[in-house]
Amino acid sequence: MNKRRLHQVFRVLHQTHGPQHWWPADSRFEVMVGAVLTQNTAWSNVERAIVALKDAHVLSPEALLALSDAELARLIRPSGYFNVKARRLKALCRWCLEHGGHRRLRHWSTDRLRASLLSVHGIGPETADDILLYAFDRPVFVIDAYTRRLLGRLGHPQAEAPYETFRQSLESALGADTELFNQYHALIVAHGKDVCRPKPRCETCRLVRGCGFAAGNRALGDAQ
DNA sequence: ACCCAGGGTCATA
DNA sequence: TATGACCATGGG
Repeated sequence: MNKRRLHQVFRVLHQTHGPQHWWPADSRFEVMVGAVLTQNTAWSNVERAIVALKDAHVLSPEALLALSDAELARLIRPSGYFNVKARRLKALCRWCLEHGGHRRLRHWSTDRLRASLLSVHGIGPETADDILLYAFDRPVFVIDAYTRRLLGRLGHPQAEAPYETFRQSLESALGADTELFNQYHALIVAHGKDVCRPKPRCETCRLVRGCGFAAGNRALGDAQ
């Protein structure tokens, strides 16, 4: 899928949903925590967990590591997978502290940061890219299930390819543009959850010629 | 009573 | 490389 087509899709999404304001957080560290907590989880549930962490005054790597696994799991309970995520959050905190925090890490190259993040237990390609884009302002196109489904149905040939293949095809087509990627990913998520899922064929799908994005739990790339 | 949500790990073939 | 089980809450 070429640059013009990708920009056309972006334009329609932007016209339909308006400018997004991602990532919703008060600090870089809160972005990282949210990126882990939102794994396969509705954001509304993540918000409760983050509020609980703020109320307990533990939204920092040091304070969070000082909690027991059980205490941390109890605080983040509303976000689901709380035992798994408690361990993942601690691994992320250790990573931050070991490398001197955001002030040191922000001087690393994007590739070095990604490789390091991927070595942290519980951080996969999407969570790593969320952090790179929204906490470190790197020009990274975040790919999630919505991205594969929407662009796949709009005819992108790599939509079902491995994560890195699809990401690099999008980034090489669009060129490094942090602000564009920030909005694009947010808009795709907004599109997926606010409009496209509940309705058989939303306004965006009507405007974007060739989009057969139908409702329901359908396999990726099955529509036309 | 389902289905799904801003995934990732691990075991298995 | 590619499936499948597992993790768990809350809203529709």
